[in-house]
Amino acid sequence: MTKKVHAGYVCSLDYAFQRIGGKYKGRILWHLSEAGVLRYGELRKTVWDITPKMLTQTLRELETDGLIHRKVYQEVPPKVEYKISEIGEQLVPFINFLREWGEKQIGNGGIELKQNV
Amino acid sequence: MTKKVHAGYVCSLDYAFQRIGGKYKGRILWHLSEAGVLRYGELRKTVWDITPKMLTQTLRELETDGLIHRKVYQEVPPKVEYKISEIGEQLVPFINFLREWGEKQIGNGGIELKQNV
DNA sequence: CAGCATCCTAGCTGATACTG
DNA sequence: CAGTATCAGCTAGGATGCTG
Repeated sequence: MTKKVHAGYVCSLDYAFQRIGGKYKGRILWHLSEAGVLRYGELRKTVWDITPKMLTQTLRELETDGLIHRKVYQEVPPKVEYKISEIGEQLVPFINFLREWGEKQIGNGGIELKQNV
Repeated sequence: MTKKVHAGYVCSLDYAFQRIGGKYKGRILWHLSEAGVLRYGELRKTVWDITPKMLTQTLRELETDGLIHRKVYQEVPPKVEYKISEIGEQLVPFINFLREWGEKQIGNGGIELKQNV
């Protein structure tokens, strides 16, 4: 059997959603695409409501799926940089589309946000 | 306070993902956009792995969020038709892009599907 | 600084049976 | 035909504390 990171997709749409559908994946990809490169701590501040555990977990999944690159600097104190991959970059226009679509819906429906990010 | 269908979005991207991020939402929207109009039973066959409970629940959410329209015919036996709304239609290009993107990734990674839908 | 290890819970999802 | 109702499991996600 070939490599299966997540199992049980039923179609390519299923597959795609499992890749970017996590609670923070979209936001992380978007921030990385905006900033170019971000360190772990910077991501933690940017995605302000994420816990270290979830950040690590989400970054690992994105890395495994080939959507981001992780670069470790062997120094003390530790330094790790994240940046979006080419494959991940392909998703950016659509993430932006979704953001704009969301903004429009929020405007129309009068929905309140906890905080803008 | 204004109407809040789902609570606790942190940004518009968050908001958007909660609207289309359900396990079957993307597929349902896509099938509706392809077919134009589908009855409950037709959707059940098309989204072959969904249970009646999940189908109803998902359709209600999509309806509440204004992504689809539900039309009940007052007759026996019952007949209910679903079709995508204008707002939902705006998401179709995005969904199609995701499908194609997913297909490409599956091709590259040699990932197996349970069944094509 | 950039994480891992544990424990824990909510809610999403599923299986099955029943109904107007 | 188009759903409800009920029960139950799983896992995504959260809280907290510790470490190289």
